[in-house]
Amino acid sequence: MGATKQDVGSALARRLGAQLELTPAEMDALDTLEARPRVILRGRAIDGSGQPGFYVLRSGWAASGISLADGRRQIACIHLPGDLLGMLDHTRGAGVDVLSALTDVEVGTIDRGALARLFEAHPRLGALLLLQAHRERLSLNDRLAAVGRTDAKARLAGLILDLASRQRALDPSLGATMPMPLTQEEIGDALGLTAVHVNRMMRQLAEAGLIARGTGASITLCQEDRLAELSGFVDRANAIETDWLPAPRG
Amino acid sequence: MGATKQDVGSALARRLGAQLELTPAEMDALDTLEARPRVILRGRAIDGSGQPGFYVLRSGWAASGISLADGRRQIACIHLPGDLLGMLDHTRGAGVDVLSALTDVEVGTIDRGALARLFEAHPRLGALLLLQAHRERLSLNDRLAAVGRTDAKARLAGLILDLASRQRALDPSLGATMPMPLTQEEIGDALGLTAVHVNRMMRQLAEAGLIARGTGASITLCQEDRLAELSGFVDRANAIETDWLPAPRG
DNA sequence: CGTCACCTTGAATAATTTCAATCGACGTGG
DNA sequence: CCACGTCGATTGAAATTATTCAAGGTGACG
Repeated sequence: MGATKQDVGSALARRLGAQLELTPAEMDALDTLEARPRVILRGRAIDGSGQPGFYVLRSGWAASGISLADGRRQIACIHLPGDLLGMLDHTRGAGVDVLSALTDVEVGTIDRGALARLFEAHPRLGALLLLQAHRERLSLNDRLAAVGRTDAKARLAGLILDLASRQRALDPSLGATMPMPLTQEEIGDALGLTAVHVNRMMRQLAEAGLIARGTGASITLCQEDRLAELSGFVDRANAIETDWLPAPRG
Repeated sequence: MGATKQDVGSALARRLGAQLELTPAEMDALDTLEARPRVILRGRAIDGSGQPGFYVLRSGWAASGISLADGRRQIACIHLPGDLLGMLDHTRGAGVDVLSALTDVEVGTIDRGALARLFEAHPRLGALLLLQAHRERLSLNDRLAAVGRTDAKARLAGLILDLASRQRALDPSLGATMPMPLTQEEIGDALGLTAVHVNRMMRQLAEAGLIARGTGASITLCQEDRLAELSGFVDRANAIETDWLPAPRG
């Protein structure tokens, strides 16, 4: 699960461009935003600098979340390429949000100040970043509802469907089998479960024929409809309300 | 617990102004943003129109969250005056986020388009809204960590401290006793617990002398330090990173 | 004075964690 | 090459935690 080849262009531009037709000037602005790509090995922290920073995930998977006093942690969000990272540390000082690499990852850095210039020069992109932020909030809402109100099996099924949907959005050629690089402990950290219990639920899903576990870090969704029914999963990958945005520039 | 008198000026301007010195032009822009105040009675939905809308909570408490297929719900966020509501429906279409009035509330409406003009005319306010959004994301992270990784008593203690901290930020004169208009069922919906269990935990906290339950919809925090220790609560009401923001206009 | 919403309590049940082992794969140094 | 240590997956049994089910109880309000 190393960093894959995505070395050209801006991952952020690709992400935003998938939702909205960007003007050439907007694309240029996003391209120059993303600088100094850096590779971080699996399991390492992204940005241990102590200073808040903005990053764009260019390849690989990352997790953001909180570490508790007793050493346990809660993963709030599993990030795939194109996600903007590090924003939380800008709301309350560094260290609030713990970013770690779930696979080997490549991140681009966004200079302090460059983002401010983006807001000034391209109001529409600023508003789009706001939308993007609230979209992450929405997916946190979904996660919270799953953790607070559904049992372990449903949570696991929901996570699998969520990751499947998001990976397919990035790579439409994906079929029923897809990468699943998380350890069971990491899955537990995301779902508020122990690794032991994740293991049991995974076995149950496999025994029921809903999923099949590949040998490598992969998984196959055998009966998506039943997974969806089990988890109450609703795919959010549909229309976005963009008609309130400012007019583009350039 | 009716709507209190806060009929002058913009609740949003007050909120943002508490974090940052606003220029007169910025304050004007925020003032004109907030229009058509409307009162909604306790228990009612805010915005059942089916159309996404932006609202500013001017007085009272509101909840945002998700309703599950089986009729249960998960409250994701408890909103106090000054909060911006309705943004989530702009990411994925109406109905994604369920807003309801926890007390009688007064909300102001923000016109579609007015927000776009704000981004164009005042990039700094746009960026500040982005910060605000990520701050809500942070508090969702905290909530998720509580629901996923701590037991019922700790969750309850944490919620009490959170609401205390946020109410004090709005009204510095508040002491140990403060409004607590939520029913135990609503508290359960926020914490991922049943009302029955909330009741038991509340009794335990009261019997241990950590809190005292007032007769009205109020609560007294008797031993905040022990509540904090119990819940691992970290108060996020400190410095905000604003030095990356664009320069103000006006 | 009845009704409704909310709070309270107990007992039985179910879900999840904790504790304790074991196993396989994999890389490392001897 | 092989022993060794580590990490992750796996499984069982006991202990906890929270839910469910079932009854009251209380206060506000028409």
